[in-house]
Amino acid sequence: MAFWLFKSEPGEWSWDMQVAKGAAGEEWTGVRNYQARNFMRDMAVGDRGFFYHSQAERAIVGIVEVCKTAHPDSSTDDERWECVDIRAVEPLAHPVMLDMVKAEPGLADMVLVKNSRLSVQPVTADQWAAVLKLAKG
DNA sequence: GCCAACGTTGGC
DNA sequence: GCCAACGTTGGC
Repeated sequence: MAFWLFKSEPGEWSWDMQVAKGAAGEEWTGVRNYQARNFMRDMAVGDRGFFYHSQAERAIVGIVEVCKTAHPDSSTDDERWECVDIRAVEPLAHPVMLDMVKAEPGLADMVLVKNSRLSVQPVTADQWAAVLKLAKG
């Protein structure tokens, strides 16, 4: 099983909206970046991901699960763009702020830190565990 | 609100 | 195929 991170502006698509979709999940539409799309093509059902709120909030707030592999993005007719479906699994006990991630030496290589503009990114197993540790508060 | 980083586009 | 111009994202 692989780990990922999905970034969203809470004003566009928030964790609460994701939770409201329940176990059926929802398409992660709107990605218009080849790197991000390619990562979604690599995803398998059951892969886990962090749900990150960008902009004003800048925090990892929850855990999601891939529930459908990559398929055409229904928000566009442009067949270049694909997306997976994800469903909310559980919120983090304590949101992990970007500041905390940056302050953690073991997380210095996280894509979130190194390439802040990439909206769908891989997370290593070590990084996954380190973030969960921070989330315990 | 500003600006750095980065991706994309299009002229050559 | 290169690269300048431009648009977008997201942290600050």
